[in-house]
Amino acid sequence: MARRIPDATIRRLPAYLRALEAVRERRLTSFELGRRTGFSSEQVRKDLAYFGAFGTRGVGYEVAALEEQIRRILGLDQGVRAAMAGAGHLGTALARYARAMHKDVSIVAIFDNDPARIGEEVAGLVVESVDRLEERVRALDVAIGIIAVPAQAAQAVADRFTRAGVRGLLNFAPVSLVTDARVYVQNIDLTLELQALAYFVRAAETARV
Amino acid sequence: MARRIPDATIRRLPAYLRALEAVRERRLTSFELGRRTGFSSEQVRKDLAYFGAFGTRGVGYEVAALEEQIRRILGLDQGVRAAMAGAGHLGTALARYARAMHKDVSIVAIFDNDPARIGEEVAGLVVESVDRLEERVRALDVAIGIIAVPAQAAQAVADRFTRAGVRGLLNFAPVSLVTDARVYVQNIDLTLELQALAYFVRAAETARV
DNA sequence: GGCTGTGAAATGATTCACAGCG
DNA sequence: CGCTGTGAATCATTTCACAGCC
Repeated sequence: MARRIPDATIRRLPAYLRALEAVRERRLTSFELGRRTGFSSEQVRKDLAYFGAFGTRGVGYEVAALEEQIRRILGLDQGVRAAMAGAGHLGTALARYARAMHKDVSIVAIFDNDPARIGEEVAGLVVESVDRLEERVRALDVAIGIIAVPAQAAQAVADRFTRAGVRGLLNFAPVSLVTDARVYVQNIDLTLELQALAYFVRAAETARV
Repeated sequence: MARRIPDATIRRLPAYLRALEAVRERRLTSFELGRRTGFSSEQVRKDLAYFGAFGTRGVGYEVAALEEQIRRILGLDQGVRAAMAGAGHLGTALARYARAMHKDVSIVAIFDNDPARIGEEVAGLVVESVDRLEERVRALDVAIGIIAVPAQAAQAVADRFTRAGVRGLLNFAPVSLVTDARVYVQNIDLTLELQALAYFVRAAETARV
């Protein structure tokens, strides 16, 4: 243990966390956690062992302690703040959903450039003008920017977020953003996923024959 | 070449495709394609070499030929058909967006269970009752189901899609679906992404100090 | 000369297999 | 006995380095 935690492990931790939240029992085994998340039990054990999580041999893991541990590793116990750019269908859906789901990462502001939308309420937040993005992001100490604006506006919004000092961007716009290396960018792109899926679907079909 | 194409390569192909569509020149180098997609030039060359794409040494790749080649590999030249479950904000945003972006994968139907939405038009499609999902999916020969319904409804919708014979599912609901092994499932989960991002953002911060 | 194609090396992630402990 | 923790083995992916061709 005490080694550097692999990225692949980090990406699985949120899934473990969600599965744990749904568990009613006080303890569970790596096998059970694997079943609920779709990973193998060895994978689960190895992941948890990275941060010295101590299960009990012959018994399993304490659900509550494990949850807290994962929250701490991910930094969710610190209260991470995010802001949404775009109050159209996508931004609205994402904002509502994120606010309903959990308070670990909280959306604290939402911006749009359409005067008709500014001032409206979305998911308990008042839509603000994108012109005030930098100012508000700084004031609210936002760490993560979520981009849910049309493709042609995405780069400009990314620049604003970057200038305002966010450390990470979650980009739903179908463009590859150019950013400062210090900003961690995660892209989520429906089109690219659909196209890759098209391949795997066909590959499965031909392999089966 | 002629080896099995790695999954990691397949996942990069759609990004190459999009970058190529934006290129005005007749040819481009692996270096340039890498710059536009964020991958290294060796990576690009290795990926393209898997399917025997022949660039010209000293010159580069023919844009049009490469595009066609990638489309064929991904199976996009066959016309892949998808259906959307959920006509709320998320389903509406995704449907509009996918229909606007490209005809390689086409969304041919959209379903909802809310009587108020059934019959309305979204992205040029009439919203149909989810009760008719199986029937319509079969009739339209849909290969991929997209799930944009609330978490509690997602599994039931996945079951319907599976029964109707889709080969792949793109799931935006925050649950891990249980499915037949023959159905390829790709999850896109805002919450999990945000939580992983929270870690990387903090990790970058502490590493920098 | 410049850029592709590709073996070989390095790195990273997963799976195996089993020792160790409650 | 059952289940965790972990080295060792395997497998996958990326990076290096350079020969080969236009």
